[in-house]
Amino acid sequence: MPKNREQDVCEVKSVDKAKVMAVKKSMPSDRDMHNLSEIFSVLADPARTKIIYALSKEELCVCDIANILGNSISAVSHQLRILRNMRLVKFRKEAKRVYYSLDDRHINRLFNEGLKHVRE
Amino acid sequence: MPKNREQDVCEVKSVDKAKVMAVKKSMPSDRDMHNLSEIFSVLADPARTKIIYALSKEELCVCDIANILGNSISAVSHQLRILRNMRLVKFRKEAKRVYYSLDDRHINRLFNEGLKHVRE
DNA sequence: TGATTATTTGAACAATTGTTCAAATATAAT
DNA sequence: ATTATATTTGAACAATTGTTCAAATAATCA
Repeated sequence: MPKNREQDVCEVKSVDKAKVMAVKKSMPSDRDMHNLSEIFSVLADPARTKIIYALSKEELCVCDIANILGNSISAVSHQLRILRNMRLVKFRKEAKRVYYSLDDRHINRLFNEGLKHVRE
Repeated sequence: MPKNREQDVCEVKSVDKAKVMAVKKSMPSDRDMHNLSEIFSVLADPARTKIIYALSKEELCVCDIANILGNSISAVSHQLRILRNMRLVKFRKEAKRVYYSLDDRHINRLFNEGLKHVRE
């Protein structure tokens, strides 16, 4: 997203080297951190959190999801593509319709943990 | 972020009204959903997840946080402002330095739940 | 076959994001 | 007072996001 001209990034002097070393050492890998924020990104949009909530309750076709959210079908379909790419949802076709459902064990726990946070 | 010209949004016909009604009824409020995705947004950036992880281990000054992340001090300070505004971190001044620490019980559980997800 | 319905897709666009750079504060040391 | 150090702040900017619109598929029906 930014420019990252890789300049004066970290000629930054450490104040407490021991602490810094310890934290650096225990820090999860960049790869893990990247994946972690990626999964949180999915939940960082109200339309997507609503879709995930809805699908945690019922298997639904695109049309009914759009109806529940109050969004256009196209917008919902775009969001579903993101969820599909992240393998959070699966789908099956029935006649003209496509039915989506959750395809991830953990995502619901994440959702509920977040809701707890919101509600204090 | 978008335009939302509020057009043909939901002349969308419902296929299974019973399901749609049931899900709509149990759906958390728009306010809750907004707050929920807002808290997930905070974790949707690797720099911020790293800061949160670091502060879960140690109280740290801005300089040392920058050192741990390998980011500029300015970038870190901007991110800390976001975390401050969300009341996820608190700080105290000591001489010229400002020490930050976590100020939220739940955020760590959210982080760990997410990490579990990432690591399958 | 052609018409209808459900969904997907891609381009366009405004809004938002996260970083950099430079300048402003704040605090301590000389 | 002046200097040095630590942090914050605001403007600028490129990248990304999420929606709309129009057109493309897919599947069923007359």
